[in-house]
Amino acid sequence: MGKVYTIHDIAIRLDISKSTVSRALRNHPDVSKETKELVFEMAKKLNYQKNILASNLASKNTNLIGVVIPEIARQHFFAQALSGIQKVAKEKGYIVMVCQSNEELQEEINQVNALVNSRVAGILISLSKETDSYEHLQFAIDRNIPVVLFDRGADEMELSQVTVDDYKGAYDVTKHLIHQGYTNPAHLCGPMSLSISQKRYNGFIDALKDAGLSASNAHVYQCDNLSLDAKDATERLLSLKKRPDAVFCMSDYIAIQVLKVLKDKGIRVPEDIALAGFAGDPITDLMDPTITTVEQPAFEIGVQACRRVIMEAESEDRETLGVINKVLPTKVIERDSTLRV
Amino acid sequence: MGKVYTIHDIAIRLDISKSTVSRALRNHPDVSKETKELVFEMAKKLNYQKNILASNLASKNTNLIGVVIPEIARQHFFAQALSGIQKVAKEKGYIVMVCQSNEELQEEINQVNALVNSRVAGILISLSKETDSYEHLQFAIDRNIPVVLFDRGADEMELSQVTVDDYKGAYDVTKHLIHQGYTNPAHLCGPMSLSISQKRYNGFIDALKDAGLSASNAHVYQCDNLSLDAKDATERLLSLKKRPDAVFCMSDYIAIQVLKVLKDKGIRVPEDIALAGFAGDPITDLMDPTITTVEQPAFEIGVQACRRVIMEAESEDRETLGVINKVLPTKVIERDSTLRV
DNA sequence: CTGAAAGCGCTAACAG
DNA sequence: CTGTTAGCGCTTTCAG
Repeated sequence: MGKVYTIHDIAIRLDISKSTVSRALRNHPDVSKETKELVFEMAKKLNYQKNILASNLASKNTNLIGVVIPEIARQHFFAQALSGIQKVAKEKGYIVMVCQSNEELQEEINQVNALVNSRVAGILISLSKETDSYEHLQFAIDRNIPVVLFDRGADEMELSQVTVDDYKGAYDVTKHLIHQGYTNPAHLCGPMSLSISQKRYNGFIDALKDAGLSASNAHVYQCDNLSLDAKDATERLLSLKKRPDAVFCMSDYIAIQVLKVLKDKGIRVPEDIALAGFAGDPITDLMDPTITTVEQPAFEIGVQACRRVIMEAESEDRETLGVINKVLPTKVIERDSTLRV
Repeated sequence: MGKVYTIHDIAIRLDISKSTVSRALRNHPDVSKETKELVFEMAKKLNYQKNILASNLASKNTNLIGVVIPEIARQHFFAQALSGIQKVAKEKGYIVMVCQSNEELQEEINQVNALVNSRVAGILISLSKETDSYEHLQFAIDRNIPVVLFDRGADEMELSQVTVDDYKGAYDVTKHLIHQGYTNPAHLCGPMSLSISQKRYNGFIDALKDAGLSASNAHVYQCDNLSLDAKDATERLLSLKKRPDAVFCMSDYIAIQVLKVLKDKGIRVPEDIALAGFAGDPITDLMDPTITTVEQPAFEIGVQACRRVIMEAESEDRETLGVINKVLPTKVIERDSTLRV
């Protein structure tokens, strides 16, 4: 176990002061080129590594970005968004800490607290489906830690948000279904506590209305993402007297599960029932049939959210910086599961 | 922006010393019950949050566990393992930082360095497929930071490892294929830089040999996980004069892609070609046909790896603690893609 | 059981 | 351009 060197060690060896070493290491302008070179050389020789804890404690700011997402797995979207976040963070010299809330409010609160206690420079969060109070976010704000919501936003707080046009995505895909000649589309929506579920639901309903179809007759069942509800919901749809001729699911994962149930029952997609998902998960293109979905610029959401939180973190005057509410476009990817032959 | 209180603030208000406050907050035995109560009360009243940076700096140890994985997305396995890690970490009062190497050695090195600089208590890592040098791990070890490898191990370093019995999993699934009557199985292996690829390959080959089949005639093509190679590899298999009657893929994701290609070409699974994957990703059960796979105790791997790294981190005498090499069992899940009718 | 004092390793004025 | 002097907020001897 080798010794861990500090700026003190390198100062001693070079017979200069710690401050000069500290400055040199940070490439501060008022250090001569020569001393800088000497310092870097010695640092390298000793394999010096700055103690970030001490550095952050003294400078009162950190290079950490905390990210809280509902779940790391299963959702291609978050993985992609995370990549975007990490790309920007890396460019700007931040390192990111990822935490999962597991879709639980209490866990989300714990994670945010932990991040605040670790004195992160900023927090990026995609709310859990249980989140209906925002004190934990306020807590961070009160400590001057900027919070930016991504994907799953909330209008209850005055916070910057980077989301996707869920409403339009749902509207467009529903319109696509109608254009394809489906007259009785159903919707499997997500938990209404999530604003994205609401927006997708509204998009669905409005598209029906605008096409002159009766929205009140449309069947909508709620299923939580990732649960087995999709199976039950599908069976309920199938047992209706007037069986829907298309199903728009609020997520790709639900769509995949629905497809499974339909195929097991010998129901053909899209001949008997058309199927569309939401999120643009690449897996939808590997299914049989390929599934129509609504693509989201996941990576870009991560990029923009991260840029924003860093800007807020580095801003001297947060007040006049204000908050932004960025809504990125979605795009319907038409695939076999909805295309009439 | 509310004031951020410190132990000093609460000491002043209670007219006691900082040290007592510090001790009380940590529930140190030599503080009277009464003072503790007063301190806790005041802490709560002020909404005091310990500054972890300062705490860690002073005590020279942290409550952070760093985790480096090749990629967060696409692989159900890592997500599950991560959950196991987080469960244990939480129980023991640690918080985990997740980093991605993106399967790149350089990025892995960067991440490990960042973790070391953040003075994490321990590092859990699943090696990237490019990793062929281990100085970055040695670097952590030299700084007295324990490193535990999970899933993707390496025998080049004397480190604790928690892996899965890849050899046996591959052996068993190949045996299963042979039992089902397939006489000419092919294998799509992963990058041979990964020990798991090698082990799965060896398991495949040995199962053939033990069944009296010619291993030298077996077709093996390498495809990197997640790349589009799976398509090419499948086409090469199909264009062989003696077309294989079964394909064992080193990962579920590859299997899914192969299935797609086969179906697009009108080749029936399992009638024309049987198909098996590896990892136990739940998506395999949603495919049509359902795909045979080798289940790994992903969550358990995370749990055990995390327990171990914490044990090593907290050990006074790392030397005599030594290293462990835990190999967890795998289990073949037989599904339609390999079952003869 | 409690307090005083001395740091952890680094940054940040303030002089020169 | 460089050194000196104070801390950041907490933990930790060492006395009492």
